Amino acid sequence: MPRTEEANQRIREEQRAKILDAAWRAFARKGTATTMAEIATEANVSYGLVYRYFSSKEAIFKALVEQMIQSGALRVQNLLEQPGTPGERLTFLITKILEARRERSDIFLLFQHVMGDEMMSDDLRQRLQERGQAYYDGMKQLIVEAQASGEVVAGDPDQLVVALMAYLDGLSRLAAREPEMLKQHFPEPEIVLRMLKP
Amino acid sequence: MPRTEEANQRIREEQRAKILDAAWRAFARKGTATTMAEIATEANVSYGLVYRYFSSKEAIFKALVEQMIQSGALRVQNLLEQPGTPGERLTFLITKILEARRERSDIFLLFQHVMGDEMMSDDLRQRLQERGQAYYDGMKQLIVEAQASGEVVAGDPDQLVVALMAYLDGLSRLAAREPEMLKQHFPEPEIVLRMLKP
Amino acid sequence: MPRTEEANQRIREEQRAKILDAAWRAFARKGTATTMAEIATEANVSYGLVYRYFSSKEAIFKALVEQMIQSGALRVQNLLEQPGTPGERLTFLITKILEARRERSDIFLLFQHVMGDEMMSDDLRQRLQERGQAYYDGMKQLIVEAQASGEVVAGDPDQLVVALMAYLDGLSRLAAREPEMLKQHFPEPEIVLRMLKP
Amino acid sequence: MPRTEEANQRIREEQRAKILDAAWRAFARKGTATTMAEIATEANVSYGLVYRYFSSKEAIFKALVEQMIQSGALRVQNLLEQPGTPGERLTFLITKILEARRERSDIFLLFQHVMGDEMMSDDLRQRLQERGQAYYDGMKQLIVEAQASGEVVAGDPDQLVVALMAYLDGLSRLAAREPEMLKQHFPEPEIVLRMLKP
DNA sequence: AATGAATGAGTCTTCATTCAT
DNA sequence: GATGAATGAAGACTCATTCAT
Repeated sequence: MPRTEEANQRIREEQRAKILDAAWRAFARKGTATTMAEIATEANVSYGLVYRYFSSKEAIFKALVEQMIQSGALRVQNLLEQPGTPGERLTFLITKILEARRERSDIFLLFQHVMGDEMMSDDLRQRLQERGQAYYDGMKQLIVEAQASGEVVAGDPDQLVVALMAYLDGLSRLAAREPEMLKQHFPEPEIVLRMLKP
Repeated sequence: MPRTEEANQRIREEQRAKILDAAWRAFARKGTATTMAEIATEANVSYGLVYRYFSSKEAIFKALVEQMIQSGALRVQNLLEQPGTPGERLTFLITKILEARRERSDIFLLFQHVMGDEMMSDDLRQRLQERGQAYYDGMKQLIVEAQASGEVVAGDPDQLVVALMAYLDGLSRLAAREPEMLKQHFPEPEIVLRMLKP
Repeated sequence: MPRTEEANQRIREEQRAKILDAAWRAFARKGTATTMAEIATEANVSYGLVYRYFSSKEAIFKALVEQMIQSGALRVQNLLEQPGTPGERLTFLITKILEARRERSDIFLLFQHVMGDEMMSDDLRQRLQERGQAYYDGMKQLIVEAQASGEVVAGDPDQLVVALMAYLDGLSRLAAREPEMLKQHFPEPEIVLRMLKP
Repeated sequence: MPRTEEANQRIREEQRAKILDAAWRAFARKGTATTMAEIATEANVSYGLVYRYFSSKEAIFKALVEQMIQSGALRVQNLLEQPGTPGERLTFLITKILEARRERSDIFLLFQHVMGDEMMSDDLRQRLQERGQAYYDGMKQLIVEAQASGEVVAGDPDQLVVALMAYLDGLSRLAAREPEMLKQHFPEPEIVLRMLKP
């Protein structure tokens, strides 16, 4: 008796998710050097099967990035739409971002792996670039408003955004490389917020 | 008539430097995925010649790391031995580090590439790890002293060091990825120093 | 639908045998200078496939040597355990060895290739050395006994063993280099046996 | 003051001999796998120089073979032109050959290396083949004569020649591989001569 | 005549991808 | 839908050979 269409559909989705998940782990561990065989092994499927779900290695990465973007971990939009003064919203934003980085450091490690690799297709990097730009713009806008309300120190707002981004990225990296240290001494939000104090 | 010994000596040194330089650029651009062919091309040298100067790809990386370490860009020791109060010395240290990162962002990008690569030999990573530890320790000591003198905010000094390291590393990364932006908006030392303000 | 497990098993065994066989021929012909490409071509198999079955060139050689040893062509033990006087047993032994060399001259050519090659791993050569030693010892023991019973000429038994070994090895070599001549004029056992006549 | 023509000539000859000698040693040690660099090092000359004297690696081997042939070690002609009965001359011949093999086992090792290597040019192998043929023919002729005079056992003379050649070649090989054993137990001429006894 | 720096074709090995079952 | 055998294009490394000095 043949499988029903829905059963097939479900199987396909599960398998796809399983592979993607395995790719995630493998990729976070070994970066672009990850082989298809490793992904297949990690997913407990034959390595021919991977190609039924993804046309190429690149396609897997693309899907990973997509997932990363969809996951919202990189989104600021919803964080920006908060009640309160600009300063309060900025504080909230940064606190939330710190939380996310702390909890999902794997995402950011993956993100940085992808960004740091020339091998990644331009198309892919493009999309991430855009995402980063939105990030940047959102933060800048908030800072400008908070400067207007006197809640943030005056001066070139771009410098402040750069400083914030550098801090957050650096923290993600450190968290990935030295998870133990970060578990022990993850800097409290107050510390980075002082950079913005008037 | 053969070349004089000095001439050969000079050639060897120049070529070695040329190859190392090319490797530097190539490696900073593409990470461990850099091929020997790319290095050779970047150096305007034939494929085989690289092997007259370096016995393997690994050997090139080793030499690069050596150069990195020797360059002093990663050294804090001399920066720690300064006159002045702990707070003044800390300010001086951070200012100097920022300068270095701004001017030689390539070094730090390379450094991060090397650290982030599973393929790097343990021996090599070991050496860099030690260097990083010295960095960390130096900073922490200074912070503790500055806290004692009331020049730096109280609290877990490790958190402050982590915050500083994250900021500096993130800045290097950003500088490498977005040189234009950093040229325009390199954050002034005061910004990061505020993180330490009591 | 995937192949059945048995089908795969069978394919793997056949392919392995095919490659080993090809390696055998190629190696007997060209010695250690044999390239992987030649082996693959000889086996009618793609370049990369050889590596699915053998992890390296060395591994192929190892398997060949193993096969050689297992084949029994190099074994004397069973030939030594025969009924009859020492002289009769010696005659039997040598006759059998000559037969083997005549029929499987390829094995001995390969053997000599392997032994004569500086590149062969020590491990490998070690095993063959031991095998050769057993050969030598078995023969010597038989000769000593036959000397005691007066069936073999008196004198340094080692000289006689050396003479026998030299003869047998030389014959294998000749058989490999000049198969036609040996087919026409393979020396009868009586000739070499005369070397031992009292 | 420029060198005289003769001086140059002499230097050239010395260098050539030096290189050839070094090649000899290196080649006997490692077979065809010997590199030009090794030959140059063994000869204490720069590796560019080797090409002033020999146009290629092949040319060196050719010269070595030439030397081997010229050396007389492979010649039977003069040994055949001896006084005495055919049997006496045969005994003399074999005794002399054994002496030569014992003393110059290197030559025969080299010889066998060359013969056993597919890489050797056909031209080269051709010449050695001819030389071997002369060897063979000379021996056969003597044996036929000695059979006629009843000094050698009757039967297919070719079988006897094959047996003799096999023995001699095998002995050379053994001498090269196990010099110590051969030094201790080099079989006396009487042993091989018994193969011919009527 | 002599040196050794430079070149590039050839060899081993890995791995993304295809395909028969 | 699933498996794993098969392919071949790259990449690291070696070495015979050429060439400037």
